[in-house]
Amino acid sequence: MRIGELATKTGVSVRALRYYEEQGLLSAARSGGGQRHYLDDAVDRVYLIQMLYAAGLSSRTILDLLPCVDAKVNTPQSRAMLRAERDRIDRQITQLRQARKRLDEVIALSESPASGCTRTDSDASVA
Amino acid sequence: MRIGELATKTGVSVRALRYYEEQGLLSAARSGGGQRHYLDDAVDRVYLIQMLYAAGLSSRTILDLLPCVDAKVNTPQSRAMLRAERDRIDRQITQLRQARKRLDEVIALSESPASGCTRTDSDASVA
DNA sequence: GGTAAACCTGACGTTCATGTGAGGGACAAG
DNA sequence: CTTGTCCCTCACATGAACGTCAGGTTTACC
Repeated sequence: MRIGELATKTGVSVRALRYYEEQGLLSAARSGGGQRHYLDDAVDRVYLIQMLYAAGLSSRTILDLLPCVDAKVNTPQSRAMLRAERDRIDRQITQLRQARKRLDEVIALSESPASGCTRTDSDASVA
Repeated sequence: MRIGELATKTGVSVRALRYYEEQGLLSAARSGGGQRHYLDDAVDRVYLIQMLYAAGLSSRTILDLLPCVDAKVNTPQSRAMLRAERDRIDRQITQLRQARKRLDEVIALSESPASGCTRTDSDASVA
């Protein structure tokens, strides 16, 4: 498949796919005219990349981790790296939980009937 | 307290504190010479701002939410905004859990005794 | 074999939360 | 009154992950 189709299938922009290749995260065969050609498993690879981006990893970190995922590279260094990232994600989840808790407290206050700094009687009447 | 002390106490750079003010997140009294002067509760306010930044909120969003936290502003709009951000954080936590799970799988593989550089004959024992 | 759609490589633009000087006041201490 | 340290306001720089436009080639189809 060519880049446009991969973009459509994954929901990622063509520009982003080229960027992934530039960063060494995604490889493609080239046709005679220089156009990228992807195998079917590129779709899953893109999903994986997106997942790691969504987890807050940088392309550099993803570049370091992908060999571990791909080839099950097994060195003390790679394991340390994996655990380090896992722990970073853990800490991030903890921070997010804190923030969520804080927001929940504010929400609870704003929804409790007695909390009206401005209005409490006609909550339901407003759009 | 002046800006340097606040920076030291919170671990946030002086530049960042000025930026918060620029974004309307943090206010300061000014001395005759124009120097910022903060009350003690500014420390907590900075911590709160940092927490929300850490949760992935933009300064614009934080600017919108802070009045809700401060004054318990209670409008349908503010409640909707709070819930929207809460849900966004929820989804982000879910994504992070997925990524963590994925990393855990890779870690489990790389740590299983039988997972030499290439061999994975005892896959079933790990899951 | 001509055309339109898709693709190519630069390369500059964008947003966000700062970093980093430049050049000049403010203020406590001596 | 001078020194040293902190502070001020511009204002340009940075890095990440793309968006977007320009100018040219390749591919698919008739």
